[in-house]
Amino acid sequence: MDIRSTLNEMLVRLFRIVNVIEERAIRTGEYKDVTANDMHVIEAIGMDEAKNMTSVARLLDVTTGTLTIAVNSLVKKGYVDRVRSEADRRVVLISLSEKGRKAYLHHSRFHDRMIEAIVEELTDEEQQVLEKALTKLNKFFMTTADRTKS
Amino acid sequence: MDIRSTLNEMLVRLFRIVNVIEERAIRTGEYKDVTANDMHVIEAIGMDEAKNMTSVARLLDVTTGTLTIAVNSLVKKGYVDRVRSEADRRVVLISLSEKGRKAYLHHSRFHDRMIEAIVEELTDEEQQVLEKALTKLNKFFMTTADRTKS
DNA sequence: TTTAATAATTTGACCCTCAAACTATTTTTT
DNA sequence: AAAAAATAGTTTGAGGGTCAAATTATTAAA
Repeated sequence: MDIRSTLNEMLVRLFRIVNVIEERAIRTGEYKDVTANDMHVIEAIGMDEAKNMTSVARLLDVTTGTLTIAVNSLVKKGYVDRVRSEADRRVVLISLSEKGRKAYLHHSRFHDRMIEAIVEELTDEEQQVLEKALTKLNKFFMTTADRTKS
Repeated sequence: MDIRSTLNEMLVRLFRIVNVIEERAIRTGEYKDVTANDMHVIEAIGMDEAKNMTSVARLLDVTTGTLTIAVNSLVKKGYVDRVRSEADRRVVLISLSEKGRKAYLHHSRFHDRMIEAIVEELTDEEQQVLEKALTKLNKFFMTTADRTKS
């Protein structure tokens, strides 16, 4: 079989399986009421200063309406704090609560373990090439994203 | 930056945007009534002989109930043919219609462009190394997925 | 001060998913 | 051969996730 078909098949399979594994890791972990989607929102909010809804929505490539719904639930579950900005009262600032920070760190440890597992499996040369390939892939999706933007 | 951080960042970004972009590429194309999920079902059914529900569901890692719903809609939209097996009347055989085959090929061109973007600037040797690396990772994650199976 | 623009939320409609109950059929056991 | 068990799919009910469009509140521009 030619190399392109093989690469394509491997990538497709890899993405699907990593998704499944991540989902399982989240739901069987300490924070059972956090969905995979919730976790991505938590990651996007991040550990630094509070962010507004629009910027987080842009990071996640969803509408602010969609983010509002996700944040409603995360606030109710106690992972996210939400306050109206004093400087500009249209703006809503969201940040991770203590519990949210713990969930973030918990999940980032999962990432670390996964990356470590990947790196362990590969030779130095393979690591370099993989990094290069992923960078290219990222670039491809970025430009495609710009081109197909609504 | 060290390889681990780079890999992690790339993976996080990729997972964040891949689905969104793929969905957009599909919906802005010729086949506007096909969702990303529909397309994955179409891919899983494939261009060869008809498959039964259970085997396609296993490929996609969903329950047969979920697949039934997706196939209902694809049959209604004219992308999939569904017939009961004569040999074993419990079995339902699904296959791509002409329209389904065209959609399959249309989407495979998106994948081709993606792979081309990756491979473009890699030497032949690097391509070999990447293939080997991805194969290794696939094998590794397969066994991990099996181990953590419900 | 009216008019625009901006930030977020709400609403209504779809899509996706699963577990569990159910139907129909085939296979195994007795 | 009749009864029981296994298998293949479908249906149902409930929970998430998504968007576009309408709405509210606030700020910036004319």
